Amino acid sequence: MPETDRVPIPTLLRLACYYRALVEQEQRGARRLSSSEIAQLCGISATQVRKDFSFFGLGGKPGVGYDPAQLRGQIARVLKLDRPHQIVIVGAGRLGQALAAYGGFGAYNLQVSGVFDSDPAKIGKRIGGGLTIQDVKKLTPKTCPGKRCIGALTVPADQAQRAADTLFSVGIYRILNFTPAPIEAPAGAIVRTAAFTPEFAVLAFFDKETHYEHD
Amino acid sequence: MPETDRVPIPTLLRLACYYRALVEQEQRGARRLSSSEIAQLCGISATQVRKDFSFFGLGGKPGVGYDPAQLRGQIARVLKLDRPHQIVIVGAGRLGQALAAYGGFGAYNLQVSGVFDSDPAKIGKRIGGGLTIQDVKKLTPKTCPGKRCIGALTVPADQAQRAADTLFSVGIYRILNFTPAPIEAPAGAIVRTAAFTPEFAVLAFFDKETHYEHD
DNA sequence: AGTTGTGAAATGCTTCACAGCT
DNA sequence: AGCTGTGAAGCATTTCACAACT
Ligand SMILES: NC(=O)c1ccc[n+]([C@@H]2O[C@H](COP(=O)([O-])OP(=O)(O)OC[C@H]3O[C@@H](n4cnc5c(N)ncnc54)[C@H](O)[C@@H]3O)[C@@H](O)[C@H]2O)c1
Ligand SMILES: NC(=O)c1ccc[n+]([C@@H]2O[C@H](COP(=O)([O-])OP(=O)(O)OC[C@H]3O[C@@H](n4cnc5c(N)ncnc54)[C@H](O)[C@@H]3O)[C@@H](O)[C@H]2O)c1
Repeated sequence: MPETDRVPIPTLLRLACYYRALVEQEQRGARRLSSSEIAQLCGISATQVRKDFSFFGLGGKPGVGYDPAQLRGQIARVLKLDRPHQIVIVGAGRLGQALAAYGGFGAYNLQVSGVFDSDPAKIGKRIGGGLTIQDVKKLTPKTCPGKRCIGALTVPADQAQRAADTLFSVGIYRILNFTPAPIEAPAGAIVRTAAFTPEFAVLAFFDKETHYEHD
Repeated sequence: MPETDRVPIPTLLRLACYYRALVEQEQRGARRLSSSEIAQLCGISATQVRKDFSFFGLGGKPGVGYDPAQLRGQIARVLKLDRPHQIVIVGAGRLGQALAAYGGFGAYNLQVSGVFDSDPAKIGKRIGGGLTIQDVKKLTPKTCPGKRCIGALTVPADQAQRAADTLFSVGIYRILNFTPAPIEAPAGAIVRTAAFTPEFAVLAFFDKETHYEHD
């Protein structure tokens, strides 16, 4: 197994995509899949697929292909999806609630286990997904005892660092940051960004009308 | 100006980040900013900031720094945020409605102009942000006449291609795909992916407990 | 003195080409 | 024959180092 911090992030992202495609194909009863079929299902080149597998020593049979169930299991072990992870959402606003109600996490062994907010008007309310919004002050080391928690930051940008610090202080060292604010993290913690407004800006850039009449 | 398809996407994403930081600093009355201050605000290295600017010929004053207002204007022109873009949401579910209600697009000259769904029970309902859900069948070339529309795909994965095709057929050639399904696009169209479940999977990978007891 | 702007080096990632297995 | 697995090449992006400017 390669050193965990020498692994290309793009490879991990694609592995998650293969995983999903394999779950789907397995359900459809597929028994064999070639790298180019997997590639097609994820919109990626077949070489790339094989390189990714090769990186972790995931094997198929030359001349034949891959066994979907087995490969899925191998990828799950690589991505640590063979064990459950809990998602703790901080910020029960529109985005936080959409996440909490999302039904697609189960297939990845991910489960939203708690939703926290600071607004007294929201605390105690039941939301989609069946959870009840809890006071962010009740976020303590006991929230995630011996479990594998991942924080989801869906607070306003100016609260992002504070909310992140709460998560760190409680032993949650993996955070997906949906706010546009950058997060300072202690050594050993890992914060990834999932801001999508910049993605819209990229699409704005590709506007075909190169000229625009200024006032 | 460099060829529009020779531009590094990471540069565009960072440009959007600088843009946001500049808007904020401008509001706080900042008159001068150095590349290292901008870097800090976005969690990026100062060299990277200057390289990005240099790519588009955006200039500051050596020994002094950058004028926030002027720089913001320049970045806006590069990203085409000097003109308004309309966001058309297809799929008025949890995520689509969260997007529709999001108040942060205005600063980028982006505006959600329509929300479409196929569910008769949803059509006609007023949602957060003030818009009314429309029948996806009413999505025609007139939806976006001479305007600059960007599609946001927030339908279930198995409807993604169909919904995308509808957008293409109506002249919307820029799409942000929030589903896990890959999209086949006609030449000239540009589809970007904003799936965040893979991001959670990346964080799962960085689980510190390397051993896990299997049953 | 302090900060920008940029070639050149280093690193990271993807694609190619093909040897090797079944 | 067909498909996998992987070094080597190629391309993209980041970082370095420093000259140039104010
Ligand atoms: N909604 C979107 O589509 C969208 C799009 C892009 C980015 N974002 C980003 O995602 C974040 C959340 O967006 P949203 O639209 O859900 O906002 P929102 O205002 O609907 O929700 C924010 C929630 O955080 C809670 N909160 C505030 N301070 C808190 C604290 N210190 N601790 C715990 N909870 C706190 C608020 O009570 C509120 O319920 C924002 O940073 C926004 O920039 C959202
Ligand atoms: N909610 C999340 O947090 C989340 C997280 C990760 C990925 N996603 C992805 O985002 C997408 C939307 O997720 P969601 O949670 O909002 O789902 P949702 O089920 O709440 O909403 C989907 C909406 O699309 C509508 N729809 C279905 N077919 C349509 C069609 N052909 N044309 C127009 N509208 C149609 C449905 O009526 C529904 O309102 C899914 O693909 C999901 O995988 C969502």
